[in-house]
Parts: sequence; structure tokens; C-alpha cells
Amino acid sequence: MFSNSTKYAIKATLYLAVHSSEKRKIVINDIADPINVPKAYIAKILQVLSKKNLISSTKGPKGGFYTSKENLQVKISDIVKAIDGEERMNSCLLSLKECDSNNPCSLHHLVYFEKQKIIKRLGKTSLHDLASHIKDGKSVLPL
Amino acid sequence: MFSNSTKYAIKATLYLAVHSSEKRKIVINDIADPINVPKAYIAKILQVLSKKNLISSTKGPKGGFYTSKENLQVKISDIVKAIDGEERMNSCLLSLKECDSNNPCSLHHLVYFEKQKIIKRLGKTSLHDLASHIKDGKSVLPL
DNA sequence: ATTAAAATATGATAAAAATCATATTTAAGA
DNA sequence: TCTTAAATATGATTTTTATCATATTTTAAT
Ligand code: FES
Ligand code: FES
Repeated sequence: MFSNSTKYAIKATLYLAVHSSEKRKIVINDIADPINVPKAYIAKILQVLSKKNLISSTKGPKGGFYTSKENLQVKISDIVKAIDGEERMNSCLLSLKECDSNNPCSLHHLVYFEKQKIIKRLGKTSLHDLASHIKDGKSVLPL
Repeated sequence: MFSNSTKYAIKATLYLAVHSSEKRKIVINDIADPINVPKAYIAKILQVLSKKNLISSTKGPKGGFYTSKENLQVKISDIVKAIDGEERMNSCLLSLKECDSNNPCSLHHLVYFEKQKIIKRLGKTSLHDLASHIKDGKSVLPL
């Protein structure tokens, strides 16, 4: 469903949403370790997210990554799009050029409705929402 | 969601379900061409499906691939499992060892219900069902 | 100003998935 | 029984994805 990179991106971003703030920047090693992702790999991913302003960062001593107030309004779908690209989630299951209810492939009717529901939900759910969920102990941020 | 190989497997199998029978075996070239998949690649996939008895085949002159009466009862999920394996569809979005409602990851509640619904449907829908759907013009078998 | 600690940019390597190629086996038909 | 048309088995190549490594830039603190 998601690429490995996107999974990592979500894990890292949620980790920041739960543990960081403008006052509490977190250094790459202190992110990679708890979410169990190779440091150099997650670094590259965070750089992309940072460049697209989905997370924040500052260089130099006392620098690091963090989620600003605005970043907390970022939606899960924003992360997915940033890493996997716009198409992947919306593409046809059997690789028609377009997934289109007017010209549906043979699997379309089996999945489209639920898939749209999930996509819509990912577009409404923010980092802040999930961070609260985690802090309330309703779900777990996996390593 | 599915690997490329599984997509091809489904396309090829549906093509057989629509066009073949024990009396009308179809040769690899005549499958690869209409579904627009490289011949050598789809050959390999069909061999796996054949070995697992999800489709039928006979060697030699007048041989080829086809779907028997029994093959038409094969479910879409059987094809997916045969190629992508058991785990892929059921695995956790964020790579917890298990996708488990008792120990849910942060995305679990956003997708689990709909995902299960889709999986269940793939487990109930047979090649025959989809072939009829296609023959009735309700959906299209894409190239 | 200098140093050091951080992200950033860039590229190299490794592993996996997709694709291509070919030699072997089977069975129908002459 | 011989030939030939087909699947089958096996493996090589290419492309993509994942991973690792390192040199450069920025900035806080001395
Ligand atoms: S057309 Fe294939 S999934 Fe919609
Ligand atoms: S636990 Fe992650 S999707 Fe179910």
C-alpha cells in the first residue's frame, strides 16, 4: 500500500509530532534509533519532508528536526504524496491509465468505495490528531 | 496494493476465464499480446499458477493454458496469495510484526475496517463472477 | 574569528522486483 | 518413431527500491 520510505516517513513524523516542538528539536540519531530505521536512510527522507515544509529543521549546534504548530496540521496524505507521489494511491488496481468509475476495470467495484473512504480519511487526519491518539494510549507508535 | 506480478496474474487469469475452456486452450503468445504483458514474464507467472492448480495447462501441440470448470471457482484472493504471498495484504501499514486490533499502530483505526471488507470480498469473488461481469459489459479487462 | 554540531547535498552500493532469454520436457500428429 | 508445437525449468540481465557513506553548508557558542 505504501512504500517502505513512506512508512518510515510517517513513523518519523509521528515521532516528531509526539516528542518535539520548536523548543525541543531532535537530532537525527535520536529519531532513527527509537523508530528503528537506519540513520542515513531516514535522514534522506526527513530532508525531503523538510524541503517541502511538512516538518521543520535548523542546522548547526542546538539544531535538529521538529514539528512546528503549523506542521501539526499536516495531513497523513501530505506525507504519502510527498514520498510516494500523487498517483500511487489513486491508481487503478489493474493498471488502467486512470481509475475511473465510467470505465472501470474488473476489480474496480470490489474496492473503489472503501478505498476512497480510506483516502479521504488520510486527507483529513492530521499529525496532531494521531499524536493525541498516541498520547491517549489509544494506539502505538511502532519501532 | 498488489505487486506488478499479481496484477499481471489477475489480468491473465481473467483473460482465460473469459476466453478459454478445456476445448479452447490458449497459447502463451495469444495471452501476452491482448493483455499487454511481456511474453516471457507472463509465462513465468502462469507456470506458478498452473503448478498451484489455479489454472490448467497442457504441453505439446494443441496444448496451451485454460481455465477448467473448477478453476472458475478460484477466488481472486487465491491468485493474490499465490503470487504475493499470504502476508502482504494482511500486514500492518507501519510494519508492526502483526496487524492486530489489540495492539494497533497509529494508522490502524483509519484503515482496518475497510481493508478487511475488501479482503473479504476478494475472498468471495471468483473468476467466474468477474468473467460474467465482463461479459455483461459491466467492467472492462484492461490491456 | 574559530570551532564544533548539526542538517543538506550528492553519490555509491546492495537487495529486490521486473524483465528477458534459452535449454529441457511433454505430447500430438504425420 | 520422428517431428514439431507447446509448456516448464532455470538462469541472466535490467531497473527500481532500499540502504550506506561522505563531503559541504549553516549556525550557535566560545
Ligand atoms: S479502474 Fe481499476 S481500480 Fe478503478
Ligand atoms: S496494526 Fe498497523 S495497520 Fe493494523
